Amino acid sequence: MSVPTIKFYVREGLLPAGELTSPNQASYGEAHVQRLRLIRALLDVGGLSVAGVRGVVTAVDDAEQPVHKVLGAATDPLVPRYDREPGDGIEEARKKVAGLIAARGWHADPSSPAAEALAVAIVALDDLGHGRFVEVLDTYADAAEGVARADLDYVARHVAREELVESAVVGTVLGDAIFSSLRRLAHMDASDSTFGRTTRGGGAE
Amino acid sequence: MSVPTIKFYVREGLLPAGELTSPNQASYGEAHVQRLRLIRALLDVGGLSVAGVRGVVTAVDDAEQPVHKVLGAATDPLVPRYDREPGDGIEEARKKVAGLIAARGWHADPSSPAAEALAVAIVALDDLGHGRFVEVLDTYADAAEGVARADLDYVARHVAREELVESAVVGTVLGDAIFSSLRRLAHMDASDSTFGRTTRGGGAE
DNA sequence: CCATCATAGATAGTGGCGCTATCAGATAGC
DNA sequence: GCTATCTGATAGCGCCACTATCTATGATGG
Repeated sequence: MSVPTIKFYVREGLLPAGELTSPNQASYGEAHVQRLRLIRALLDVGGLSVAGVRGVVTAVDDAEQPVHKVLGAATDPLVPRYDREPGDGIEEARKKVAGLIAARGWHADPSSPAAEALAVAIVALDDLGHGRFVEVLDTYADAAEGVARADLDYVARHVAREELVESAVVGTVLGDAIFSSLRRLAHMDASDSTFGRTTRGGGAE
Repeated sequence: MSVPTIKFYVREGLLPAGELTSPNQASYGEAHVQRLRLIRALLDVGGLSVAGVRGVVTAVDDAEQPVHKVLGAATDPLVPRYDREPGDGIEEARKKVAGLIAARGWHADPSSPAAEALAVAIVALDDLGHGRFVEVLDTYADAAEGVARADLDYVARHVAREELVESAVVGTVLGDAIFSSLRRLAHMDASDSTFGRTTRGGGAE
């Protein structure tokens, strides 16, 4: 982690400046190192842009607001934004999403970035000739509920209040990466038994 | 979708050139349009790079190989690549991953990109002070198994053999996006009930 | 005490990537 | 014919995540 890069992060508002002990000497503490790790995780593993990370850390630092609100502010930038022209089926997909949320009894905003991202994915699926895929949405939702429950459980057991927002961010981003990897591994297993069986102990390379 | 962009994709090897009916006239068919939709989905929703998409479509087009192998070749580029210096705990994480695969009885390659990505995520978690998070890995794996089963099921029911590879790619990428969105929605619900129903009567912790 | 060196801060530049603008040449359609 | 439009090829643009360079200041050490 080079010095100019760190200064770049400071300039970009991702990292607080070190405390100046003299005009050309600044001291950095453990908090700075921790913040750096968070930045790297969001950039590398989470795939966020610098602007996205700025949004996240701004919310994290601003943690005097009601928790519920800050959690949203911190995690909203984590989901990618799509610009959709209206009229290509997105309206319909949005309705489907709203219906799913209602059917599940979730207290979740149907106009949140996450819901919108889901609608966009459904449209893309439809465009690609996989409209029937929505049939398995319920299975996905079941799995998502299970995972979300485990996440909250972990937070309740291991996370102190003042770390809550940061943990939520980390868990959201890294949890996605983890689940995605596990799903891929499970696919390899399923695909192995369905299509490939046993060409020398591999999986689907 | 502008003409120069399409030509760019042709140059980059993402899209086959149209059939020349005369030196300055080429005809494009439904297959081209379909391929274009695939490219857009991979770039926009999947967040792949152009190079990544090239890897995918090369494998898709090359679908004369054994299915099992092509599936791997097509879906491997979907998982992001990380460069890790050895010695920062990645070895240990790799062992954990291998152990998990074994414990689950998965036929999956512990040196596959997906397994490596999982190891990297575990290291990142550890660096960020959430080493205990591995405790919930099993819950994640359960959910991943359920989703993977549903995926294979969908494929068996709705996907013809010649579309198999493309469907696998689409399903892998869009499935990730979908699950991620659903997980976020489920988080919102859980967080709402845990940290305060802000929308009606400000709870506040 | 003075030469050297490191650091802070600021400004400008670099390389990669996903397009996009421009150009000549060829031909379709009127 | 004449123009509009298409082709492929080349070069350029805009964004983004850094990185190199510069000056001023003070730490370091023989």
